[in-house]
Amino acid sequence: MGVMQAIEECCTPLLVDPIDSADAETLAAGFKVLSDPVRLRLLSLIANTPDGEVCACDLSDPVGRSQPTVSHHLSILVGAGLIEREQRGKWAWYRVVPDRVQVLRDALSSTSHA
Amino acid sequence: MGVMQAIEECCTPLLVDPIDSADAETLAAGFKVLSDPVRLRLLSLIANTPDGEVCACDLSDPVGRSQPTVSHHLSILVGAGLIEREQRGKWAWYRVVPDRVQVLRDALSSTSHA
DNA sequence: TCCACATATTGACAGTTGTCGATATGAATC
DNA sequence: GATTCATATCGACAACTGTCAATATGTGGA
Repeated sequence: MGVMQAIEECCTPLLVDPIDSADAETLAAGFKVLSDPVRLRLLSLIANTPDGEVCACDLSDPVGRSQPTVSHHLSILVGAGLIEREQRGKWAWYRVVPDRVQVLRDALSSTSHA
Repeated sequence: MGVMQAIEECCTPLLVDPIDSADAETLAAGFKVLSDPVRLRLLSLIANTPDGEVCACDLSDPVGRSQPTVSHHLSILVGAGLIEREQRGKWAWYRVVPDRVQVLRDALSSTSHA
């Protein structure tokens, strides 16, 4: 997915204030990360887990994709800052970073502060 | 952008409940519409206007794209139901459909009802 | 009917993306 | 160090996307 840059708190809500083209680039890159069904399911799987964290080894099966493909999608999610990675022994554990997801959510608000 | 289908109120928030692959498909298609900077600016331009509506003739210039390109993006936004089109004489007027934008926003909520 | 003009569609092209098999990297155990 | 296993990277390919020039469509006025 080209250059991956962490999603930043970049702008007032789209519908409330005019967005400039730089912010539009940033936001679009964020939504692009969410524009793949496998990535959405990975995000959801990681979030909906007792401890809020999942081993990469448990993700390939539920999403029905090969190990390299899952690894690829995880790295895109990490690159955007939507999830965090922690190495534990041989295994890689992932956790959602809710604040980063909120940045994208907030951009779609209909009121200036919600 | 392949098959364009209107965004539907399809699922509980991603982070609150596990999403199935059909809903992931639908949601991803919605975010894909938002994954282009020109479309985000169009959405923002249309929303941030005194009467909440804009003539297509006034959009090509601010986003710096050709008339066919703007027309293409507008039709994708209409296809997703994020904006509505109304023909008035020779001109086409566009208006944002905030409820449809909300569907995507709600999918990113961190609480079950917000 | 013919013209002028706003918008949509077509066709083409370069760049990007998701996917997987094969392979490399890295960590723990023996 | 050698082995084993989890994860990442590489290479390749088909499918898709944004873009524009050229052209078509459609609307209102003359």
